[in-house]
Amino acid sequence: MKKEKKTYHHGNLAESLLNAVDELATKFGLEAVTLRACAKLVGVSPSSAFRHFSDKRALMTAFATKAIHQLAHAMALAKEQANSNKEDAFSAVGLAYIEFALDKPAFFRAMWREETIYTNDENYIQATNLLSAHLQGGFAETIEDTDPESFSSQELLAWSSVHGMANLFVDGPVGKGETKKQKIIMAKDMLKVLSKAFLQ
Amino acid sequence: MKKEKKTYHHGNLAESLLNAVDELATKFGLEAVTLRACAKLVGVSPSSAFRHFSDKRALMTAFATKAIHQLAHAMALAKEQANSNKEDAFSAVGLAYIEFALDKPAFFRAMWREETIYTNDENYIQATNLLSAHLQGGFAETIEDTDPESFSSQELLAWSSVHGMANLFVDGPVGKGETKKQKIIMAKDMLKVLSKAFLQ
DNA sequence: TGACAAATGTAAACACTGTTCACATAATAA
DNA sequence: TTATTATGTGAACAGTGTTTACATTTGTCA
Repeated sequence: MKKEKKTYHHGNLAESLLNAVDELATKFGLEAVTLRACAKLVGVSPSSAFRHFSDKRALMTAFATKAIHQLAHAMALAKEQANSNKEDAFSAVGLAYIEFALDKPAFFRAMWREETIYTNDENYIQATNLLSAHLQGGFAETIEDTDPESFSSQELLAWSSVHGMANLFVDGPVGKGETKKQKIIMAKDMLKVLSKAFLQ
Repeated sequence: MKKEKKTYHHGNLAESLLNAVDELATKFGLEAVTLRACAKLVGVSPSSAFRHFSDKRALMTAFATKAIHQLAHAMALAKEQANSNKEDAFSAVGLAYIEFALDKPAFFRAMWREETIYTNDENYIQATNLLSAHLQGGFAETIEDTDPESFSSQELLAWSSVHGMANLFVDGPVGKGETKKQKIIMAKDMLKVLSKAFLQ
């Protein structure tokens, strides 16, 4: 889709660098993502990255922001699908959250690294706000939401449990030997129990 | 100035290095923990570390293992205290989990870094097993535990929610502007809702 | 005791890393 | 056109983990 003539100016280096982060992270893990490796992958000198990102941290922040948007999108899709199938939207959204972590562990890790990204970056904060809005959107049918601005105890429990299981799968000792299918079943079972807390 | 009795051999360098990791992590964050800085803090050459740890990763694994034991200890203490006060052991253990993350965020982060530690290290695995045993111990009075080996859906929900909230506090957007006291209240409220799911 | 092997610490190198800076080149505005 | 701005480069710098040959201490056994 894009022309690949090697000009002195790359054209859209910022986005290409983000794609390089994507590729390296999925292939070799977050820890293997290095500024120089990204530059090499794009076919550009290492120092050129600094024309578009003030820092490596800024680059990782942009990547994290992108990842959050992807997750939010996956959740929105899951909710839509559940609604049209007249299924439980809450469980569908929660499951999408966990499934994203299973499918793209490096992306999921990148999103939540206070020490590696600028968590007070404007775009990043905006993305997390969008994400929590999607979460509340998924909960809306199940949980009575009085205040759309802050999280209720129920909503906090829902987010925590889903976020927690995702983390336990990705970076914890839970479900270590098991297949993805089995982990999905574990998630579904947990969500089922969770629903009980909301029904009364 | 007087001569410090610097012996050529340090004595217990391995443990001293772990203490250095501790100090640097709490003072400047996990990302600031560097092998050379640890060596300098102990007053020893960088290469000496490799006589006791094969890797930086091995050092961080030992640190993570130590941190997990600390967390397990805090949970055991909380349970004991709750029992002698005839209070809810489950909530106490869960709260201890979250409070540990709030008090020692760098330690909590270090425990769950698949890419930075050797998660199949024997001692590390043993520590996580101990931790999950303590979790189940805390749940025992509240949750009907049929199989002590594997986790039931209820137990998984309990661990996930507590682990999730801890992570959302430490590395996520939740409770960002709030004090520790407020966060503890949020945790207690969540645990209260959670109990409902178990009382049926 | 003395000799010698095993542990443990060191200095110097190595290939990496992020980052800066003076400079080169291209795109745009005048 | 020319001047200005944006973007990419190459060479350097300090800092990183790690290895290597060597130095020092400790422990063992004659």
